[in-house]
Amino acid sequence: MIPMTPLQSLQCSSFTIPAHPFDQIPQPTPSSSSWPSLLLLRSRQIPTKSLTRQTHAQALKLHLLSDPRFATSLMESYFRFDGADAASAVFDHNCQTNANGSPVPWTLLSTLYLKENKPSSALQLLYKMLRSGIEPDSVALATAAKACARLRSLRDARKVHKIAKMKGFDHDVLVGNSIIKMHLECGSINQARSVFDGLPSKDLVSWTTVINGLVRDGEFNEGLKLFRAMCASGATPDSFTVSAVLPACGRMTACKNGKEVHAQIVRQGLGKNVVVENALVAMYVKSGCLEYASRIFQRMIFKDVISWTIMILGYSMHGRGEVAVELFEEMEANGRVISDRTVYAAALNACSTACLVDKGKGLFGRIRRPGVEHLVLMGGLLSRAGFFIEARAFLEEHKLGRCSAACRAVLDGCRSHRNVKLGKRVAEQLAELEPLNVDNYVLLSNLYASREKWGMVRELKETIRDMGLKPNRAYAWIEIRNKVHVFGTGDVSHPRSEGIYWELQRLLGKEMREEQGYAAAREDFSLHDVDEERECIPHGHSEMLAIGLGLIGSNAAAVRVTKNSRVCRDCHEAAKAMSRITGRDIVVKDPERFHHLNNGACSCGDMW
DNA sequence: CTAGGGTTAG
Repeated sequence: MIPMTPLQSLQCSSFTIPAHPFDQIPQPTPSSSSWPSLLLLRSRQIPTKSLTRQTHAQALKLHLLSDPRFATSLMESYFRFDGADAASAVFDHNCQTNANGSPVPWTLLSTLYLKENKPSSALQLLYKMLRSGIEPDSVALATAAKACARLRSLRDARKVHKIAKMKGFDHDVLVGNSIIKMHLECGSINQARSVFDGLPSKDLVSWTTVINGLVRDGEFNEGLKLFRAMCASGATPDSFTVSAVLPACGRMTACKNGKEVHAQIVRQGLGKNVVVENALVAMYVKSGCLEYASRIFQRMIFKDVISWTIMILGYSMHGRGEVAVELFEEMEANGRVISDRTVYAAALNACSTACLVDKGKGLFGRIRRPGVEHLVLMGGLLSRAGFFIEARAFLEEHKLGRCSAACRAVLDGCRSHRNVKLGKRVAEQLAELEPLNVDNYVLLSNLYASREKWGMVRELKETIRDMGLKPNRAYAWIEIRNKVHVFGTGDVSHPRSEGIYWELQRLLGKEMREEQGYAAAREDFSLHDVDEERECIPHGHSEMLAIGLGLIGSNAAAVRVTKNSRVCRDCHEAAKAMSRITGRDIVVKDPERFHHLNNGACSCGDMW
């Protein structure tokens, strides 16, 4: 059967449409069920406001507005011209007083408020509906949950959840899924999880929502576990599901998990979807497999601005700032996508990686209304390139003296250039700006230690303790044959600990330890538990231990280590030496970038 | 053929 056009289908109904349906209301009165579709049809074509007004007038005359189907159609039409308040006027006159009424007009108006990003109005309306004694249906409750999610109000979330339970909708898939999402947005992962676990029948949306929530919360293992459980339960993942789980693979270092999901994508034929491809590229970038990422990127038929952003950031993360800048220029040249502020930020980041000051300045000048993120990156670029005077002038010019992110960016340059003098000043400023951020005190303590101001170090230590703050522990991990080995600073708990220390000592030698060990660390100021690190045995930093295990415990092509904080200069130097002596590739991932250490050199060019 | 739930970068 040939599908009918809307017009044809309308003509098949109880009456025939005259040439201008709204100019001549057919007589006798059409059955009320035809009317909403008539209005909808008109609004799907190019609707005019006067047409809606005329319909409204006719409907009033014919007393059709007490029918919620008609009222909602009209509300939707008015919404398109004059927004939710216009729809609300129709609603107020026709729907509110209907005590035995349908929840549909209420829900529709609520949805319209959500479209205008007024979640509070949306939620209050539904509360009012309940007070009016109207029984909510699943859509009404799902909409209320969505409003809570948007509001990020834990209190309202609990309230709506309670109502859903009371009305017996908490086992409904639609309501359940919305409530899961609501709890996730409001920050209560446990609640979300328990609703998910309690759902008698879960669909793809249930799985996707909760997997995404876990992954966003950093529970990568749990997210992956759930993904596998879903596949095992017989459900077939779709593009949404794989996109939700892929970020978990990217953050797990080895891309084994990622390849597993990649295989799944190929099997299900999901690989020709931009979002999925973007997620794949990002996963390979974060797994340290830049070649895979680039290959997929190159083969993408359709690339959106996000694709380019991911790849530009990817090259930067791997120390290939020049390539990243070229990529940005290629994107602008082919003109198929419109640059947004994020891709500009990525491009500035690329300039910063490669210390391309002039390019960065040119780029910055082309950003119409630079945001804080752009200013911070520009300041960081100047500082990283060693233009300290210019960097400070830039901060001054843009009134960024009280912007902690900007201070941190400048501090980063001081670190690379070992500018302790300016570094100390900025760090003190930073500690003043964020008195509760323990990292700042650790940083300061490190800087005072580099100047051997032990009194200040002691004082800071007491301050930290008195404020009830605890320095973040530094740790690193390595995955060998499906097992993750985690090391803390000076860790001796690993079964092969003795072998690790022995190997490190053998490789790095006594003289190196003495010359470089403390001397280099003194000039370093990185963000981790320095006090502990300074006092620990030589080469006892977590990343050293993880690399040591990788060298003696695995024959993999490259030793891949991840650290939760930045690598210190000492370890960076040592790792370079080890890559030269052993002839093996070492890849260290820190929160900022990858260090590909090969034959004594690092991809970051010692600018990290 | 009235209303509703999930994905990628930062």
